[in-house]
Amino acid sequence: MKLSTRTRYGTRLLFELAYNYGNKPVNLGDIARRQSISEKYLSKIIIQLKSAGLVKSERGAKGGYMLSKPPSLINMKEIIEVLEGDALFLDCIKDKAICDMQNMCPTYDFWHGLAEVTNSYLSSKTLQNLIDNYNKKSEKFNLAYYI
Amino acid sequence: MKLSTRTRYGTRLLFELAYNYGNKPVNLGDIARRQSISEKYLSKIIIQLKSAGLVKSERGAKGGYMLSKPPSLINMKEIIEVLEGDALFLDCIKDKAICDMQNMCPTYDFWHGLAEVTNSYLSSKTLQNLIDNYNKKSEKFNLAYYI
DNA sequence: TATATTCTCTACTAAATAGGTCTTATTGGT
DNA sequence: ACCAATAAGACCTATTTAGTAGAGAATATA
Repeated sequence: MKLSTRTRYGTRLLFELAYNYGNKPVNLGDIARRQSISEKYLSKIIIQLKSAGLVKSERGAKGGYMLSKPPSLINMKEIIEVLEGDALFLDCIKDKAICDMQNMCPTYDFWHGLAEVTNSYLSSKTLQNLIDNYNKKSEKFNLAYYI
Repeated sequence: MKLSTRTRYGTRLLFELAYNYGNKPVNLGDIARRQSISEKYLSKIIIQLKSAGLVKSERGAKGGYMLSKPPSLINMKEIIEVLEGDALFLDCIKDKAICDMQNMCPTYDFWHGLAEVTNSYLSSKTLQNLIDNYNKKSEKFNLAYYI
């Protein structure tokens, strides 16, 4: 139930790319510095996001990473599924082959209910929602800039 | 976001104790056999539950473990907090000392919202609810017994 | 074309998690 | 008093997760 470092870093990373959507590619070194995260570790995480199709890259000087579609079309649920290796909560909920005792398992319904409430929360949010929320906060607290 | 093995085993363990509440102590070997879980690993988990005050034990022959209060008074949230070492989701939500950037953190509100929906789900369930649900299922599927 | 910049890949280390082995302490039943 | 059953503890192993180091491949720009 703890959020993995991978997921926390991954969402911060995607937020940066979302915030920059439409501009030139962002290089990992900048993000790593701003977010105080190991660049090497970020580079591993972003490869995962790339092969899932959420992110694309440009090599060479002035290269970097970009979101592959607008922030409003990227759902937080799909992000977390990619980062957590698509076993959100319980393997047995995703894949009946792992355990077909749902009928008699005394905890299955309980965990299934938990997965439902979190999935519906995650499905209701996109990267655009995070940006909007951040912009609103920036005004409120007079943060002149973030990136 | 994945449920740890520790938490899954711990809830199954507590369910067994809850189901037996009011009877004589249950020994770990029986639970381990019924639930197909390593007894040694269970014994580590239950020590944690014991020192948190959820469970008490009796040594010697015919000894074993019991819930220290009725199942209806044991909330699923407290169980999971004990098993997950009380860092549910985000350290920074529990303890502001870890990171006081909430005002400007672009992902804090998002994770905080997730913690809210799960906490309210977990708070709404007790071990008694799991028992009731199990009994209802047993009827429906004609499972003559569980324990 | 040369080069600095940036992504990509492989290999390593450290810590946490999941589990096993063996021994000791405690208690009920005979 | 003894024995069998049971909890409790110390210590070891394998796998996964988190993070580091460094070489190599691609490419925009001068």
